[in-house]
Amino acid sequence: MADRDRPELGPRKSAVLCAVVEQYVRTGEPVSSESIAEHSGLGVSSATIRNEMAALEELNFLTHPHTSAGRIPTDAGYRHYVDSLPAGGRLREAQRRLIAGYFAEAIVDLEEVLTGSVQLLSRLTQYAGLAVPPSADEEPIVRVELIDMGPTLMILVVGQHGRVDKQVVDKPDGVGAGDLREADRRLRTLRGLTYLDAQARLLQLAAEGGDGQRDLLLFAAETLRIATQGERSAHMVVGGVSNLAGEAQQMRRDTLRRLFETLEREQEMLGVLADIGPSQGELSVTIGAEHPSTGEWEASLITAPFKTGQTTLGTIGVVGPTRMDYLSAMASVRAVAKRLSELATEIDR
Amino acid sequence: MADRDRPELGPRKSAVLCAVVEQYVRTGEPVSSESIAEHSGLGVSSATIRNEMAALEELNFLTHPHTSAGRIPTDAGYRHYVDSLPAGGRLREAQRRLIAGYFAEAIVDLEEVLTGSVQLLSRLTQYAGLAVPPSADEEPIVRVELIDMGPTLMILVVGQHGRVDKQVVDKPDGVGAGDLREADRRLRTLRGLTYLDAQARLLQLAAEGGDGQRDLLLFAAETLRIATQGERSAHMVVGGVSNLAGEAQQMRRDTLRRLFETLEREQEMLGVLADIGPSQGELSVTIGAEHPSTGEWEASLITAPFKTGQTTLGTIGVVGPTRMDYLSAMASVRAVAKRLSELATEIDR
DNA sequence: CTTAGCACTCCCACGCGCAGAGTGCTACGT
DNA sequence: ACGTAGCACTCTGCGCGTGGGAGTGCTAAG
Repeated sequence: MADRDRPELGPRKSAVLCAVVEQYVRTGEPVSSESIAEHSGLGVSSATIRNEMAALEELNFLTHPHTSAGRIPTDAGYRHYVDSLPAGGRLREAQRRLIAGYFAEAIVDLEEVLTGSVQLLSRLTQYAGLAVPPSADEEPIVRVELIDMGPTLMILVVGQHGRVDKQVVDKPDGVGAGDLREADRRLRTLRGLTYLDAQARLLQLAAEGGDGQRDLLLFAAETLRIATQGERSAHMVVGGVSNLAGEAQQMRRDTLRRLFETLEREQEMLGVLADIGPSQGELSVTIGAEHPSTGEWEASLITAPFKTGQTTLGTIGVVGPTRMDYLSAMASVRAVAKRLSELATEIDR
Repeated sequence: MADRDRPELGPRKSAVLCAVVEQYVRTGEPVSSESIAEHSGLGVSSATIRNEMAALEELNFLTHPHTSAGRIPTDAGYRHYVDSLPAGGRLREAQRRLIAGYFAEAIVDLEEVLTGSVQLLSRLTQYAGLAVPPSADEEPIVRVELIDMGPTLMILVVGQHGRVDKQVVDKPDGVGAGDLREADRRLRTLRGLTYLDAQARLLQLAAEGGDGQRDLLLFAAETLRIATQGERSAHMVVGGVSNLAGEAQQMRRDTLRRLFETLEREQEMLGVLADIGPSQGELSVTIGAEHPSTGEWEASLITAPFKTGQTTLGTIGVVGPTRMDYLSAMASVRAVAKRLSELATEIDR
């Protein structure tokens, strides 16, 4: 990892940096050498802290707004802080109970669980929660249904994990009830195939099939294609954005607007998450300018995958200002992702 | 209507008021008597305008922030302005083309149309768009499907207008494949009934049915109940909220937060829309303190129903700051609602 | 009823000085 | 070599007063 490349800070520098981050996150005000000297148990004077701070500034972990103000962390400062955090952050009892309470209810529909989890996360952290639902690619199909709605036709695909994709199309000319029944029969043979496999199979069937059949099967293939890639592949879940709008979060107005804009452009947001997702293991933290988008929002992203066993299903996490309570937010995301994984494994059986 | 109760303003007062509103909306700055005298074609001096303004202030249509500042409209001022607007606001050619372009694509899925329309509205107006999809109550059911997903069971309901409701439940003990087939057969008899009627019918069937049947039918009834009322009855569609976050809209930070909060609490938002919806006819405009919620946000709401023939399907509209370009926003909402109604009528055949 | 004129009020931008906070540096002690 | 006390320095933020300017309200004349 990148943090191993850097010259390792001495333990005291590190302690000072962490103290600055923590205090700044708590108060939102630049922090002075004196307050660190007092409140943070290193038995040294403010002058020493000042020296350390100057060094940390030289190393690009801190800045000042102006000469005679306290220090605030840079993105790199936050990064060091995050990397030096103990792996298992504590949750407060109230939070623990919130999570336990939420997952105690029997929930079976993945989509529903995700919206709930996102809300849970946004409540826990006071930032915005977000989730990327599983891709349909590898989900086995339980049923494909062709529904005659008069002038139009609905194609309905039900996946093993509870996803339902639908598409409404104009009924092709010259398609009779017989064609529908026949197509329906063939579509039933897709059961058990994954969305991807089913797509390939459909194209093959369509090539073989008669005229009336071909269009219908192609429509179904199209439905699967839309479900697996592009536009409506899977709706991202976002919640608690109002948390970010508040005064306290002190996000700048136009960065806030840009963040919201991106959140509304699902594809773009998915792209960002894809960029930062495949990091090492459990938890991925992206701070400010570490990614162009988060840099533009002056925000940070904490995400974690949720999985059944070894296979990753999706991603869940939070967005907040770079001045974020990383410790607690990371603990929350980690905890929710863990419970979510357990739940998913259980549903999957 | 309320505006008929008030002493009718003279035509010149009205003109002055409207000029003030228009200029304030455009510039965002308090407007002076002089600028009105100059730019608004009434051939009178600023002194006269001042007198009129004083009178308008007395009547509560205007205020000033302080003694020597220009005037800004009160909510009542905006109200008068809106009420005196010509019924058919003009759209700019570019807007007209945007709308035409959007509706030119053949779209058949109502849900999809609504998200598209909401985005369209938010682009047209630069405010946030929102839509309430049709209630399922009166929608005829096309199909009810019981899908065996192993340990769980999915109940799927498809409505005539393309809505799909699903619920996943744990499979009750002792339900065999035979029970499922039998229940499935009975559920097919619901075809053509509305969601509401089907619910009643199901309860009746459940009462008659055998043990294995009862649970399944009750689950289906529950799915219908959830679809028609309460929590997930129908997901409100919201789009373009980032438009409101921008500097230009000059919405206060904490009112913005409150607005977002309400938008996130779907039920509450639906309540607000229900309160203001049933106004007279085409377009409903709610300005600031005219409704407690809009008052709290210092925002205005412009909504219009969309319908097939006589029956109202749902509502579509925009939210923006009270300092809103009502003329153009109203024209946009009206136009989109109209096209939407045409489209819905056409889909409905 | 309109309007020119004018006094008045209030905001706002500016300059000023000052207290306070916080730093950087230097010199001293261990 | 490292920590620390002390001190000068710098910069912000605030209060204050001041002047310009914008815009009003009023009055008196047409």
